[in-house]
Amino acid sequence: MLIGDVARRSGVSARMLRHYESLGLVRPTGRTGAGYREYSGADIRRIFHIESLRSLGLSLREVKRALDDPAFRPSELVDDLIGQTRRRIADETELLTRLRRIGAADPEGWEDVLQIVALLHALGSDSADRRQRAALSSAEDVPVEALVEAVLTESDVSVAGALRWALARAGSAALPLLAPALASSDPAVRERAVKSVAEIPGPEATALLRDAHTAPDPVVRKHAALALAARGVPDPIPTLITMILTEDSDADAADALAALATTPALAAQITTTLTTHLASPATDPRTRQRLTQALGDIPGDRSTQALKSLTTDEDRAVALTATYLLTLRP
Amino acid sequence: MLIGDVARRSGVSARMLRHYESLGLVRPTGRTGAGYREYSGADIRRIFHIESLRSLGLSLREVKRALDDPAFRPSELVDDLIGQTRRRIADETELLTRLRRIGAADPEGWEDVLQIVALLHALGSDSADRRQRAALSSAEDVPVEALVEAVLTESDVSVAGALRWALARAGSAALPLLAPALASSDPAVRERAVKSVAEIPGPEATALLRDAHTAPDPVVRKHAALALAARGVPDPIPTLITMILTEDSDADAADALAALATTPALAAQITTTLTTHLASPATDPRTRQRLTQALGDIPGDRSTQALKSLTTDEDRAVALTATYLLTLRP
DNA sequence: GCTACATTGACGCAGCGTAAGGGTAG
DNA sequence: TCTACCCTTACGCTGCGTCAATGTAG
Repeated sequence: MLIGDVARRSGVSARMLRHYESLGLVRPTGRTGAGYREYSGADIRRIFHIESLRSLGLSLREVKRALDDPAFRPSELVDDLIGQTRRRIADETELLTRLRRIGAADPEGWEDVLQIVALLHALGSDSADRRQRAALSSAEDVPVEALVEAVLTESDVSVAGALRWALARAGSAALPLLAPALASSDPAVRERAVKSVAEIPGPEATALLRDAHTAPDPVVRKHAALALAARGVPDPIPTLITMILTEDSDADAADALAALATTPALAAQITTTLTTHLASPATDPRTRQRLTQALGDIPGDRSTQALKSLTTDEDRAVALTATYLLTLRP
Repeated sequence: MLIGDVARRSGVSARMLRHYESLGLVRPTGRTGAGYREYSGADIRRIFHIESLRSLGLSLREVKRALDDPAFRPSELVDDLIGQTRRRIADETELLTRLRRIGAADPEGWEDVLQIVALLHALGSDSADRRQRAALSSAEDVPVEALVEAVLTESDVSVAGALRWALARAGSAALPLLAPALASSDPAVRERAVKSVAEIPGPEATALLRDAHTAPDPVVRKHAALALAARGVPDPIPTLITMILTEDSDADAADALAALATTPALAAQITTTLTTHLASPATDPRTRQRLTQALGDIPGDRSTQALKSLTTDEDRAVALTATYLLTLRP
């Protein structure tokens, strides 16, 4: 069979058949008197073999090595190819998400594209400094998806703060992306998620925080409680008091309770709970100290009365603290 | 800034910076007395822009076009890039599954690999003929995953038959792969799946058919019922009778009932049900004909008696059929 | 004069397409 | 003679690395 026939049959161009020959991959069995290449059945089969291996991603050089060495073990090479292919897919997938984010930002001109690319790049940078600057300048140019991804993986506290600030400015659009992260299997991600939600203003964020406040993770509950209290939602009062009892961010919890206590009814409720715990014999001295401190932040006659009776407390430290706190009262 | 500094700062090699210049992409603002390239801040920014666009997958030529044309609309190009990337991912993913299948077959040498590749290729061919031959010769060389995929997408009836045959020879290994296809969103896939399971021997296949027999898709139930009956499982008797009532593959259903009725107890049960439907005034004449035909296939005195009483049926056609069927009885 | 840079020019890599300039079979 | 093949040789594409031969700044 002449080269043209072979090309048509095999789908390999005549050019490539000659190229294969120059590489020593297929040598046609014979030549006609005029010097035309003549391919035998075995040659054709060889060509199909080459094409098969090429279709698996082997280079011509690798094909040659593989076919020439009869003792070649294919399995490890196949494993290798699988690994390479996986890596390429991962790379391409990452490129795709970048492209989609750029597309989602609907850039006006190349300026926009370049800026977004630069910011996305900087957000993924190894340098905390660079990430920080990117976060601070990312406000409206970077799609929220990218910000969310960044904020959920950022371990540097100040960069994370900047990212949360940027995210907060983007508004409630980030909430649907943050919601699933609240239930992430990684506790650090859960915490980053709830801290991000906490900084986003608006009723949607508040609603999501209410959900978070019922989460199984105590860290998530804690942050949700603090944020809800800051928004004037009274639900997390028990959580906040527990935080004081367990000495877990008790100062923040006391502040949050104080913020809620600007509403007189809530102040009364909080005071009652605190005094109940103070009166309980199960409460240890240091905890009673913290409860007294918290009581000091609660306005109203009720808490003033409570402090007054604490001035004669058996525990000298508690009594002194109560006395001092009363001097700060109007 | 000289070229070496720029290279270190930007991560672009000096070689490439010169190459960019030769392509007209970046022209350093000036030259020193000795002819050294001097890059300005604007040049550096330009280089970063180039790298940004390149990171999105643009070729140098495309980068040049994009940056040179100030009226360039990026959005469609981004869409284009997204499309290209998706296609590459799809191609790579397909390659990956092929490689994994080859790896799963754990080939001894290149011969094995080549054969599997050839068969996989032929199974994906456009020519039904080629697919047919591949299916027939695929018996043990092709991994079941590939056969399952092929059988679930094959629309040519004879190729599909060959593939089911090949799959049946592979045994129950295909069942875990066929099971999810029974609940596919594509009704054609569901039917192909149940027909494939039907041809696989063994108790595992039977168990899966029992599941299929409770599926919401009536087509799936039908095929499962026929296959179960052929395996001597009596559960699908009601389904089979419904098939006769609704004229849905009623001949096959009658055959299946006849197969079950070799067990006397089942024969009695089937006869009772059939005669009940025959006696019902809600049953239309053509359906009574089919029921009578089905009754003829059921052995035993009970059905003989039923046929005898049908010989005096008000419906002449039914009476004649019953009379004729009785002549075939021993 | 040594060192660390810079310059231009060119080759090579992989995997082909394409074309030039010629011969050959029917 | 025309057409449809075949032959070899060679250039071009992309995105670089690398080497050579030479100059220069300190």
